[in-house]
Amino acid sequence: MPELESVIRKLEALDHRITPSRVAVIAAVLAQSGHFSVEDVLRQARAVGRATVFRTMRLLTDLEIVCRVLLEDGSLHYRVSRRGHHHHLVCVSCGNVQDLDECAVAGLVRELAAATEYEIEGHWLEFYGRCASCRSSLALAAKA
Amino acid sequence: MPELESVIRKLEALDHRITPSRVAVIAAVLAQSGHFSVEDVLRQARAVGRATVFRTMRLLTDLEIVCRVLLEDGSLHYRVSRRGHHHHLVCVSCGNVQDLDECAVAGLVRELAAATEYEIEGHWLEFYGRCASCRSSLALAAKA
DNA sequence: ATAGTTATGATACCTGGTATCAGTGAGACG
DNA sequence: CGTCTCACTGATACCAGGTATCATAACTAT
Repeated sequence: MPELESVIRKLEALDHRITPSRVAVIAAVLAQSGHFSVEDVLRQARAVGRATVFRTMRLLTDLEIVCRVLLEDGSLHYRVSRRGHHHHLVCVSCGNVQDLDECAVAGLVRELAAATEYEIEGHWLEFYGRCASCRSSLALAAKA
Repeated sequence: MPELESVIRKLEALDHRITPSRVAVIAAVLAQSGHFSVEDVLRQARAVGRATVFRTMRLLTDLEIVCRVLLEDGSLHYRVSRRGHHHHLVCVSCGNVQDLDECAVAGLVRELAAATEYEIEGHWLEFYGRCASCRSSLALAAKA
């Protein structure tokens, strides 16, 4: 989990100004556990203007400090990120997110490019399921 | 491309009422080429209430008459659908969509389930790239 | 200290989507 | 053909995510 300090140093290194608003938003983001919506950040950084929160979220996304998590219904959430390109496995019951380190479709992308004459630049891939603990509590509930 | 008539028969068969509003929305949807936003449908079916348009879009999605297309920025569009489960390859330049018939991650899903103890229920997969014709016009523009 | 640029935040707006709820009309049944 | 009922409608208000505008504030290099 990155520290506030290290994120700030990263911004400085890229010639972004360190302002109280930005620090507040970053602190709010780092305080989240799991994935969260912009609304969560807005609530936790009430003093900061709406537009600034969105601007900072975009900045953090561009710097790969957070990544976007696509939920099953198409809504976007965010998540503090530790890696470069990766995918997610989201538990639809408890919301827990498992990071999948390797990009599983790199080979596929090459095949597709050859088959379609597209130059493939990116992709979205997210998996949804039910984690082991949610499955067992479901089984218990069914028995009762 | 399904015809208005056949969509209506499909609704009837599933005990949904055929109303002028629904017919108007379905006609507007079938008139779209490529992928489109709900806004496009709202514009083309102005007489129909906003809520009804959304309700009908959900109905059509549930019946797999349209499918959702996830754009690179996370926004959802719709597209008249001819198949069951499939994925898309979207040209980021002209917006053209190529349907990918086979689900490329079915094998992956099995591997993942074994590795993570999740019961995997679904996934999102979309590819983005540049189609052959957009690539060649880009090359021409660069030369000029 | 100050200049120059970047960031802010209030506000208004856009898009997608849902909740509510009184009113209407499709279509089944007689 | 009438009528009953339930599914459907649409106005409205709301929520969430996100952008545009623009006058004002403030960071930081000099």
